[in-house]
Amino acid sequence: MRRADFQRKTRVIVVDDNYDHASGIRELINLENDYEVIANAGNVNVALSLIKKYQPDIVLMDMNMPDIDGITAISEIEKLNVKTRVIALTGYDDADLIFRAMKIGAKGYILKTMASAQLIHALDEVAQGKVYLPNVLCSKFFDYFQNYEKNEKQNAKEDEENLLNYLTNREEEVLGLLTQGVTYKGVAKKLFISETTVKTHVNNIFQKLQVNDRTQAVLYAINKGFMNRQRVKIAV
Amino acid sequence: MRRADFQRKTRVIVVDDNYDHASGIRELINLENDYEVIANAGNVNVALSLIKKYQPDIVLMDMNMPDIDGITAISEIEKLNVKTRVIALTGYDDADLIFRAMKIGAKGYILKTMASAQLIHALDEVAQGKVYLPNVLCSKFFDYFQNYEKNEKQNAKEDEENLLNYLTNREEEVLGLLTQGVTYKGVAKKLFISETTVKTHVNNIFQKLQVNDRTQAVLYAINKGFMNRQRVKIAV
DNA sequence: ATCTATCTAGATCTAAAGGTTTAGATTGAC
DNA sequence: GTCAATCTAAACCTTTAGATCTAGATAGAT
Repeated sequence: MRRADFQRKTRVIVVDDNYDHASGIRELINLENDYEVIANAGNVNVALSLIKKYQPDIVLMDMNMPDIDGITAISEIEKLNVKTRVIALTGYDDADLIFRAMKIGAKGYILKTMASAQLIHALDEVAQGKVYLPNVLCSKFFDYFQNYEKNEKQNAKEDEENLLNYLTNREEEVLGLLTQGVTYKGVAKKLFISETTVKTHVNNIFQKLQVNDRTQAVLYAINKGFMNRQRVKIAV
Repeated sequence: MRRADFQRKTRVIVVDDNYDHASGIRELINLENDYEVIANAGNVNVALSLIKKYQPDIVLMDMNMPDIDGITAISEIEKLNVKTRVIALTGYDDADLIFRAMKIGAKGYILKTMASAQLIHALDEVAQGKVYLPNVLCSKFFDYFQNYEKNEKQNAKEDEENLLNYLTNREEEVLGLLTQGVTYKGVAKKLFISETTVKTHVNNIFQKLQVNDRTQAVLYAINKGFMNRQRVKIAV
């Protein structure tokens, strides 16, 4: 791995099972002074060994590969622990695909239908260590992202079906300790009350949460986002 | 909810405890034909009731408020279930703050130091239902996002410190039932073994996970991503 | 002033959980 | 063939956990 870094060109590997398309991209990039395509790969396995060998600066990864899907390919590249940055490339602006690609570490995402200037622009940005997402895709990403987070939270939402809302402050405190695996005796000590009082509280908690034992109570609490609620409470 | 939408102006509420700053923004926005600031709010509580009453199209929310922090404010707005879209506004480009704001549903994020043209641009984008994040902040967001996801995964990773790896298949099965709140008797029935056998397994589990009771075992399992593992196992 | 909710705590009981030891049966490894 | 790991299960015991009933103290509401 010799490195003669005097204004070395940014080295790119193109991964696309469509040879014509890969060649097109290659020529397009080679027109630029700052970039050189050092290899093409027609499938993910070849790509992985090439990346391991040459450690390119950037990989342009087609997401519609026959054998292994693009997402898996990207996460395999991430596992190699090389400095290579991946730009995903597809024909569709599927929000889920964009989200998952960015989630596992893609530094950019562009559509094949986009102008070639945009491809070069993406390379420029990513080569500088930035992330590149065209505005259209960025919007899609955030829509998906926010829905995703909303669903995560929905389990924890404050209203209607959440039996945690019927708990008193003291009961919440007790439940908080239960969710840390503390025993009756432990809770009693921490709250400076007697063990029988703790038992009373715990029994009331069971009634309100409609469960039979502490394990179920803890599971209910976790599923309904009790931990989040706790953090808020402490912050206030 | 009457809607007489004949090119009605986009209605904006500005939330900022600094009166001068809020006024500045107000005037700036009112210069535009398409927007009108219908109210200012100096604190979050006032803002919330104004938003509930007027249901503006956009809220410009300063994130550095004295009483309640901006993140809480935004999530309170989201809870109102109005169509209002929030653009966050701060002096700092703190990645964590940007990430959390977008996570809970902000549709845009801009810095006070940015040119006023950018503010209008943000309004335009958000008014159209898009998400607006300046490139600089977008990069910050993605850096944070990708690190965040990496950490999430680390908790569930298969290697080293995870005591779950020492469990035998049978013990994993038993633990799986414990994490559903099943009792000894229940586990015995489901696995067609005697209750004492279950106890033996559970005791071994406690030893291996270095815990004292089922609640702690369940909590350990959940924290170490045992549920994910289960899903995989069922899928196979 | 009375009523209701909440927090406290006692007594008493049963059921469940957990600890320890021992041991038979099976399987795969060396 | 022996060894180690695993799954099974008994006996015996101690400790928690959970259920129920009763009841005093306090605070807020009507």
